[in-house]
Amino acid sequence: MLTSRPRGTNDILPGEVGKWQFIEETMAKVCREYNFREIRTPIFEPTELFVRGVGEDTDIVDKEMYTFLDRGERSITLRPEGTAPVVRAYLENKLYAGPQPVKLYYTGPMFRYDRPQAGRYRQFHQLGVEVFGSHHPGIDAEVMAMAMDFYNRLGLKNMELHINSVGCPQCRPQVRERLQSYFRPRLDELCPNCQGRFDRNPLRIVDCKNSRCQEIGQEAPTTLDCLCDECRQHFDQVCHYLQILHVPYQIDNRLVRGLDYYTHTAFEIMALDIGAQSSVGGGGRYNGLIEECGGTSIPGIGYALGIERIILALDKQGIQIKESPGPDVFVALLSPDNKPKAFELIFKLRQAGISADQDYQNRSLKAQMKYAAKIGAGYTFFVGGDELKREAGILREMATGKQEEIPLNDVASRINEKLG
RNA sequence: GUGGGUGUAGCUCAGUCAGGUUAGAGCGCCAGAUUGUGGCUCUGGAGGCCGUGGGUUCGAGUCCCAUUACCCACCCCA
Repeated sequence: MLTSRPRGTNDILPGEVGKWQFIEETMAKVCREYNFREIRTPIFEPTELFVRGVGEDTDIVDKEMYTFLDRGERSITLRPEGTAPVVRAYLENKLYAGPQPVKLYYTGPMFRYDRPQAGRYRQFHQLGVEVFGSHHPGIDAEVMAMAMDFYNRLGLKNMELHINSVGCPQCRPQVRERLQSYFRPRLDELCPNCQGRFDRNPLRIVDCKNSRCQEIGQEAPTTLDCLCDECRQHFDQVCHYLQILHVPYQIDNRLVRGLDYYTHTAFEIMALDIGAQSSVGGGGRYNGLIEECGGTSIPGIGYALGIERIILALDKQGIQIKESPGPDVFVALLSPDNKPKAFELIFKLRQAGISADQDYQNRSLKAQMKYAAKIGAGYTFFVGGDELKREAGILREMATGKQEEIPLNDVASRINEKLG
């Protein structure tokens, strides 16, 4: 069908694009204040980057990637997330050779072949930040604080920050062992999904939404119970810094993220009122990822938020974003003969920085006025009649209906004056 | 990948249960309501293979089957 878009994609129309611009501009501003710099990476990458970076056992790699062979027989994947490409760019361009840490942000479309539903699309848009090169728990707190700050600036309320620590390569084996010995006696009672997780990633069982699994997992040991001293200390410090910044948070020891690369801090930000897909952002520390991608042992932390979900939350909470206004002035003709004169004038107005438009449908004067009102013109300028003989025209302020005669040569400066 | 719901004018929806002349409304769009002017009001107009394909029937928007798209949920995540 030529007239229907691919499943799970959206057209962002002029009427709603203001929201996107507001979100993107707010993000750019916040990022500048927190000293993050923008990076732009390709929309597609070698498939291998995501398989290695995101992890083979994740749903993303397992069943959600848009992968194809290009004409050179290379396996290419439309990026399903932003971290791995940024890590790749950091390494490829040797950003590690400059001053550390490197604080980056990005925005753009991501692609996952998933069944669409409220807040979930096959092409969706993320804003994300990454920090490379610091172990400092203050950075973890800063990233979370920045995320919450961002939501606040958009005017969003009731956002919940959930945090957890998923351990490190030191304590993970222990967590794994303790979880397995906890679940082993009741293994056959778990859902089929979790039975598979038992060997691969028992952590995920605790996070299962199945009510039976939740019940069985009630008393399961948590990662927080088994953290090594270093992880424990890091987590405590992160909490400490969040308190200093007065960022409210909840410790959620069942929070496990679906991407394999997380170590230590994991967090998620939820909007309570946007439906089943309530997570509007999430992230964590990934101290092993850069090495996994072929670099040296450099720590990293990042998070990403979904723009579509933010818009859902904005809409749900009734937050109005001002739409872009209509033209400053609409030039109306008293007679079609005046067209050349109007044409000339309009282009002059535009050169003077005034947004101006006119009729292209040969409408009657009355219809031109209706049109001017509908597109939200601030002023209408009438060209024609006796005034034109005097090289002048009438300027009408649409809101008040006040009119005055102005020489054609003064129109631009007069409107600029009025617009302030 | 699984389940539920919905497809009738540009939009929101009646009409579907009890099949029967030219398929309706509101909003929007366009045009008029005598002299060179919008928002209100009034009048008129354009616009619909009733998602698509099959079937039942003398006759299908309406009943049956299939298919497809969208919505919502599971899963997972942004």
